[in-house]
Amino acid sequence: MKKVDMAQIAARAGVSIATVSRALSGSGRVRAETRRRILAIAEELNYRPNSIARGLSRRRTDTLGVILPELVDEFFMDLVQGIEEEAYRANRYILLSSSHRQRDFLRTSLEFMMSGRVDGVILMASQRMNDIEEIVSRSRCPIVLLNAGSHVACTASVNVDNYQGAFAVTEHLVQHGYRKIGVILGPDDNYDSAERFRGFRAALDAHGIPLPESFVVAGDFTKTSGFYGFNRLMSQSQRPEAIFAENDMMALGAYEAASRLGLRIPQDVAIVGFDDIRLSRYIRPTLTTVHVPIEELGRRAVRYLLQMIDGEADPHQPYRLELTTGLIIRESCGCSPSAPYGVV
Amino acid sequence: MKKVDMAQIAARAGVSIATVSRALSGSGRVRAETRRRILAIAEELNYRPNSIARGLSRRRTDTLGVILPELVDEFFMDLVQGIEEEAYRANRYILLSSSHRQRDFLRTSLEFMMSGRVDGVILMASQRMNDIEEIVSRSRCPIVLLNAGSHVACTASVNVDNYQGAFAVTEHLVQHGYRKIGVILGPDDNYDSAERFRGFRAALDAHGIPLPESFVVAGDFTKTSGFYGFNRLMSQSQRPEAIFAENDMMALGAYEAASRLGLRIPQDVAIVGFDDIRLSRYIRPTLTTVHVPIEELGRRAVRYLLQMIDGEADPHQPYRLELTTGLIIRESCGCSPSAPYGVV
DNA sequence: TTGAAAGCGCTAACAT
DNA sequence: ATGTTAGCGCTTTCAA
Repeated sequence: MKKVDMAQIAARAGVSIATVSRALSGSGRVRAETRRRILAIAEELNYRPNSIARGLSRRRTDTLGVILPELVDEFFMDLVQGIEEEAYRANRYILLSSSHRQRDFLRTSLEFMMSGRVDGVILMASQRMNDIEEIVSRSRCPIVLLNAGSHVACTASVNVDNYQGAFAVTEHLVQHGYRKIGVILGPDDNYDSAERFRGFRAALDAHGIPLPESFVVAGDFTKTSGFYGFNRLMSQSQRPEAIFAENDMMALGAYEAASRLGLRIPQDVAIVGFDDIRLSRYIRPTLTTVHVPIEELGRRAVRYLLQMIDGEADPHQPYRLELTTGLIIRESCGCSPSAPYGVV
Repeated sequence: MKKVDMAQIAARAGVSIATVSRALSGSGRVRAETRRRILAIAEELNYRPNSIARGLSRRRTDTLGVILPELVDEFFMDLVQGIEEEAYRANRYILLSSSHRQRDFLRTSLEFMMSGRVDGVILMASQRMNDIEEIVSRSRCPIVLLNAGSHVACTASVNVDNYQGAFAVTEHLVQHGYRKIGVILGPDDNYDSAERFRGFRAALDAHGIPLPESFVVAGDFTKTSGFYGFNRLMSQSQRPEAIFAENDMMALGAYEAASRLGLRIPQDVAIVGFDDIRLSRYIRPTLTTVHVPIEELGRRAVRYLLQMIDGEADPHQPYRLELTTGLIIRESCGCSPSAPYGVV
């Protein structure tokens, strides 16, 4: 459709392209009068600079790549929100892609972005990735990892303290007096999940509470798996009095299973989750969970990435940031509601 | 960080850059042996084509721009899902940006994208935009509008049939025997909202049911506004027996208000929504609403945009696609539950 | 203050 | 089958 380039402006203004470039970009000295004239013509012609060409020439795109396991999920949406906000403040744009939890898609996305489209990338790999080191080493631009495992030490990463959060919420359960506490795990190749379990177990240990094998059931962070996990937990002679679902979505599934079995929460069984997604406030009883500073996670990642891009931080120097989580006490653990109907 | 270009490969292979280009892109004839050699060297050097340069030269980026009012919302998440899927199938990438409901941000996003970064854009403007025509006319690439008003006829648009959906759900309420039906409106500058109201009103008219002014209260599609809207509706001597919230989020707010007032749904007051967001299945009683084919909306938009880009459709020729909505009967209207605890 | 010219990395005629 | 040569639209020395 329309296309106007500097050459046209230069022609009209009777100056060289170089002068137009200077006038438009504000850099370099141009006589005020000349600049005015150029600006006027540009306006009149509805000129829009071609940032692709600009990028080629400047060797930077002012764009940040973001790769997440998926997009359709409250957690990730909040993350993106934080990332976008911070990027916007720095006049950077975001090239977003979900890796669809599929490996080759991740590679495709990376290729796409790294092929000159971005100045740096924020990558959240959901699974444990053995080749993350290789990816980083072959990378053409700085990378910040999100929730990388602690074993990853090849680049920068921003993480949440899963261990501490799990410890806290478990301890809260213990303080309620529960001694029979079950857990529904996340995916077994997931780092967050592993850390949450570590925190859970540590809290039990700290209080000398045993964890029978039958109190540990598998899950994969989906609601469905929470549903079945709950059923498995409650279909044994020895039933837990409280359950730690390693994320809120699974807790939600557990709610439905409980409802179906006619079990009341928290009277018959207490349930707590992890993540503090919005839904956890809407369901009844409201869900006691661990707050994860999701947006902050995104913001921090952007901030550090920009430092690397701008040369203020060394991309080859590993860097690790751990954000603290916070216990959110609501009703499902057995506490009485602070506000009757949630926040409106 | 690393950077390898065709020239380096050419040098090593002892051929010209052009030959490298041909070998790498697969186009043009190159002796098998030569190609092998080039590919091997490229691999060895960990060569990655610079798609920015490529785009500059080919004058296309294989990237689609997507601008939405916001991202953190179930509706938009689903939309993005549909868009991404379809784009991926066509080997296109997505440059996503939320316009944050702020006008200047929309312009910024457009500028950014249009400056050579995308081949076309999908734009969802939430408010009525008077200058949409101007934006389209100044555009440097094809545009597909999402849920544009029917008054917009300057480019392609994909829409959902709000009128029909609102009509259907209202009629369902009428069939339940309700005659006193109230409505909580969406933002008054929103096209979807206006159409939904039109459908609502038409259904009442069709059945000779009056609509007192006091049964119409303002809202803005947020949960909070649903909460207050409900309160206003129910705080009058003449109370409606049923309420049509123009979207599910407001219905949710109404639920909370009802709960606070000690009113049972649907016994004391029936409530129906619009959108069929996931939450509408989770809340109790489950919400009767209108299903909007959100992902389909995204897919169609991509498909048509690609046609315009590929020259199969004329970007200057207005085109309008209307997707039908479907009534989702659940419990909040007074129907008995089909499945006791929702889908797991 | 302004212009000329050399790229940025790649593609695409046009030659050979 | 391969090389030469122009660009794509913009930035940036280096001269003038």
